[in-house]
Amino acid sequence: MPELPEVQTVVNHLAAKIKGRIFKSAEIKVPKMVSNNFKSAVLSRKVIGIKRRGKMIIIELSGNRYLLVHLKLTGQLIFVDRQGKASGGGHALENGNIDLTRPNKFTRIILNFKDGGRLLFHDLRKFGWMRIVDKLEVDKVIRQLGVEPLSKEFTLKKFIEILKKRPKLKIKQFLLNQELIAGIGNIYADESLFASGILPSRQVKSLKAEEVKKLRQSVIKKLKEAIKFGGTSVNTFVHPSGERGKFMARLKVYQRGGQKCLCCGKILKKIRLGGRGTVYCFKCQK
DNA sequence: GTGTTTGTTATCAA
DNA sequence: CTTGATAACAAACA
Repeated sequence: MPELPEVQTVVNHLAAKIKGRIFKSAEIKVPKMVSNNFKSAVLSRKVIGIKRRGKMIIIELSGNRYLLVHLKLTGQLIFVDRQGKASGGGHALENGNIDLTRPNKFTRIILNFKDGGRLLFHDLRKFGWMRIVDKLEVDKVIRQLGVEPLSKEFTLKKFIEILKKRPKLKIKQFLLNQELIAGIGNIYADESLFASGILPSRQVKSLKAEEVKKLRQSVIKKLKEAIKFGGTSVNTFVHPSGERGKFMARLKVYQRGGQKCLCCGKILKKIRLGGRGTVYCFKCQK
């Protein structure tokens, strides 16, 4: 699941690869995954820059246009050069038996650059999408998202302020709400709550000042740590080079339901909260 | 055939 | 209008 650290990893890798390149053509295999007139809108545009907002990838193009990309659950962006190689440092580029550096049965969109390089958009479940928009639309999208947890705007004061907006929400559901705080998904919600010793089912208004402070620190720490390790490769997440993230070994609760808590040895509980799988330690989290 | 995986949005109820 | 809860979307895997 690409969440903030995974999307940041993709953006970091892609920046060096695609900046300055000019789009020559697009192959759209699943029309519903792109905006109207996508092919002509992307044609001859040059990549100026690339950044992240929440889980959204924003690629600035020439002529005041922006390529928005959302990977949703299983999207992968792979860059290959004119020789068809992903410059990933000789790592295996296999996901199951699939060669990610070539169009495969999960390839939904192919963007070709003038110089022969390609950007492949694989997406098993077809939830991801690409849109070409203008500045006005980008600003609108950005406005709808909540505070960036790794920005300097995410102060303790700001956190308290937004927590007050939704006192009745369960804290996990609060963390997953992109309009309140942007970029956290199921993995880092569970990991941050474990790290701060707070039960996912606690109501926002029940959190003590000390817990709020601890939670903010945990969110920041976990996200930063995950970026440092190139994200978490569960399901299909890979870097634009085809490499996998290395944060899986550091997960304390996510996908560990029924196993022993690494802190106290008790068996981790697994429940459904707001329709999402949720793992926590009954002893370490209060 | 059934349950499970989850980011976002549509829909509905209070 | 706001808030929150739930289903739907798609596809593969155990």
